[in-house]
Amino acid sequence: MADLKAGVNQLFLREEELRTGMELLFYAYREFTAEPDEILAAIDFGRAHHRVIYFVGRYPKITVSELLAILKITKQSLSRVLGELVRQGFIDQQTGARDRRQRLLELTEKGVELERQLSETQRQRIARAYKMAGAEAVEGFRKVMMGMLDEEDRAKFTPPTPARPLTKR
Amino acid sequence: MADLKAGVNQLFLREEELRTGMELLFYAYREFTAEPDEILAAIDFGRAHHRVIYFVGRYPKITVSELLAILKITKQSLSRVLGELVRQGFIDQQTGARDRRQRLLELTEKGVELERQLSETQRQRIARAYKMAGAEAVEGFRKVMMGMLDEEDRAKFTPPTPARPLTKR
DNA sequence: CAACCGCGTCAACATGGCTGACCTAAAAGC
DNA sequence: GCTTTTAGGTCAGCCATGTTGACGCGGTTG
Repeated sequence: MADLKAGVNQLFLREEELRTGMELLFYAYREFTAEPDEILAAIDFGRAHHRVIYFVGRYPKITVSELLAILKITKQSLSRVLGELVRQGFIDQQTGARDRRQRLLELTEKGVELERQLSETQRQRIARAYKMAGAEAVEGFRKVMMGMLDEEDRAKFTPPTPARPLTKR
Repeated sequence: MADLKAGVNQLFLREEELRTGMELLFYAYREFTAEPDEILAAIDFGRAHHRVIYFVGRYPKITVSELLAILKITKQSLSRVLGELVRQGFIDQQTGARDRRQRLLELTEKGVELERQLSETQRQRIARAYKMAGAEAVEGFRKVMMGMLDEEDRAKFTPPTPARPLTKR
C-alpha cells in the first residue's frame, strides 16, 4: 500500500512539474515579447518586423530563403514586413556576387540602431535572470531548452561556427 | 593589453550567451506550440482555444475575470473563443453561489478529453527534455525561467497553494 | 437606492499568418 | 544552347486573434 501511494504521489509530482514547465514557457515568452512590442507599436511595426530585424542582424548577408527557413513562414508573409523594412531604410539588399538571383540582406545603420533598441530590454531581462540564477543554473536552462527542440533547430546551436550555421553562399 | 583583450572577449561571450538565450526561447516556443496547433486546426480551433482550455483545466471554477487576468487579453477577445467552447460543450459555466454575477468555468468531460489530447505532446516534449537534461538541470531551468518573469507572474509559482493562486471566490 | 462591478455583445479595425496563381531573371543540367 | 529549376517578388483574398469604444443587464454593496 505504501508503494502504491508513493507511486501515485510520484505521478502527481511529475504532473505538477510538467505543468510548471509549460506555464513558465507561456509566461516567460509573453513577457519577453511585451517590451519590444511597445517600442514597435510606436513606429507602426509589429513583432514580425522584430524577428526579421533580429535575424538579419544575427546573420549579416543572409539570403531570403535562409531567412524563410529560420522563420518558417511563407515568402508572402515575409515579403510584407521585409518590404517595409527595406523601403524604410532599415535593411539593405545587395545582389549576390556568386549567385546574382540572391538578395543578401543586411541591417543599415538605422537598422542596427533599431535592433539594439529592441533587443536591449530582452538582453537585460535574460542577463538579470542569468545573474540571479547563477552559472550552473544557466547551464541547466540551456540543457533543458535544447532538449525541447527538434533535431533541426538543435543543430543551430551546436555547429561548426555558431554564428553562421547557414548554407554556403 | 592582455587585460583589454580578455575584457573584449568576455563581452563577446556574454553577447553570444544572451543571444543564445533569446533564440532558445524563440525556437522552443514555436516548436512547443506546433503540435497542438495541428490538432486544433483539424477541429477548427486555434491556439487561443488551447490557452483557455488549458487554464480552465488548471483552475477549475475559475471566473472570467481571473481568466482574463491570466491571459492578459481583452474580454472581447476572450468571449469569442470562450463562447465557442461553451456552445460546443467543452466548457461548462455555472453561476457563482456567493456572487451570482460570476460565471464559474469548468471543463466538461469532452473538454477534459480535448485538454488531455492537446497537452499530451507538450507534456511529452517537456518530459523528454527534463529526462535528457537531468534533475539538476531542471532546477536550473526553473530558476532561470523564474528570473525572466515579472514579479506578478513569478508569484503564481511560489504560492500558498500552487494550484490555486487565485483570489477568493 | 445609487454606484459600482461581472459579464456579455455589437461594430470596426490591425496584424500576421495562410493559399493559390503568376512573373522575371539567373543558374544548372543535359 | 535550350530546357528546367531555382531565387525572389507580387497580386488577391481568406482567417485567427488581438485591439478600441460603446452600451446593456443584472447583481452587489456602501
